[in-house]
Amino acid sequence: MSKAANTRTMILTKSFELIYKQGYQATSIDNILATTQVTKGAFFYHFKNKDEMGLAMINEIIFPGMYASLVTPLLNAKSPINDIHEMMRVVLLKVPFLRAKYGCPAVNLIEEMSPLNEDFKHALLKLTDQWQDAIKKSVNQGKISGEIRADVNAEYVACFVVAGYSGIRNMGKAMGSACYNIYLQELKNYLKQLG
Amino acid sequence: MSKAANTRTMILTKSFELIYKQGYQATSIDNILATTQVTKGAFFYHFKNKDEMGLAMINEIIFPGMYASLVTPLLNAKSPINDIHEMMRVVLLKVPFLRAKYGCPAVNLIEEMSPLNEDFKHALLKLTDQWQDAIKKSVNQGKISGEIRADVNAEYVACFVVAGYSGIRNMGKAMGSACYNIYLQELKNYLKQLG
DNA sequence: GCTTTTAAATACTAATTAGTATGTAATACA
DNA sequence: TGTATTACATACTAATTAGTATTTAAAAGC
Repeated sequence: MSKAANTRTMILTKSFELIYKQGYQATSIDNILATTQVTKGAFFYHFKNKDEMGLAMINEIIFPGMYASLVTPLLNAKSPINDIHEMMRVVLLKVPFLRAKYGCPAVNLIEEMSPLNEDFKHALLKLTDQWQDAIKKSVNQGKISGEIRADVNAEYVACFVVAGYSGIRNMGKAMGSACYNIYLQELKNYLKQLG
Repeated sequence: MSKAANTRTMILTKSFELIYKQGYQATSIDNILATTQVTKGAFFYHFKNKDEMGLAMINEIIFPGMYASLVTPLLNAKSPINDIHEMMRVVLLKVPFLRAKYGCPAVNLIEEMSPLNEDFKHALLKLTDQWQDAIKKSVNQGKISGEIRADVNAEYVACFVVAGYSGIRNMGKAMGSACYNIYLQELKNYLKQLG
């Protein structure tokens, strides 16, 4: 990677860390410059303004990072009940750069920024859509294999699971990671009921 | 109500509306003053600073408003499966001052402010705690009446329901209220499985 | 090797921010 | 009726904000 590309990536990854912990609006450009040791000239050479950096961060850091944890594990799913639950367990308890007290970076940004920035909203919706789609396909696969009842609405299940994740991430911010295990238990009960 | 108490209440209710729509940090004191027609002197006479106003808004506007919709309907619950579902239906589809695109004011504030302000976090946790407690009591009541299986963990159910609400409110911000009906359908499936 | 383009450093600006200092009506109370 | 106290109004300040203008160094292309 060239030196220029390096500073660009560095700005994005450090900005991600700060924004993940503090929120987008609470993270000032000066704050980013102080922690990256990058000068203002360099920052505005690589990004037209703060929002353009934020959008790049969503597309280049958050999207691929979350996609790998949320969508990829479902792509060759064999048993939706186990696979969806296991995907959720890993995301909540195992992914190292996610911390209960800071929630989920994608969920946080939807909450904070979707009323304020249409571009952010659409970029984050893309992730949600693809995750829901992967869950839906997994459930439909389960209907074919017979693990899932034929009358189950795969799209509804996907919506419910995504909403549940988003919600438990929010709860975890105020109550800590203890609620994650509770959620996983009840998610299992919900999923079992689909069979 | 005295004139002074009137301006105080007016500041809180208008601040609530602005903060509900824009978020806490995106709502400046000047923004509040402009929409209330209250002067800066009046504002800082009633509140030591912005955060003290925010805390008063949580305790005096958000808490009682949400309590009436979330907790009160469950206090004399007869059938948890129906009552919890109906409570959720009313909250999502009927409460007039809540709009899908703005989410839930309590959920929004937990998301935005719980990492930044301990007082906000605790004030909002109080609401969550009491809501979970009401759900738990309702489920335990159902276990006595026989509507709910004896092996169901009421606390887990409460956690799962609260997380689901929080999550679907977040989804609704980006996707609109269509997902509310889907969520309600799947919530019903989850609740039925408890019996 | 010279020139052009890329990448970045420095110094500035205009707007907005929360909050203060001070002054003045209105109200309560003695 | 005089006097506190309450409830505001106005004008200011210091810090922070995103963003710009200008200069300079590094690299690439010829």
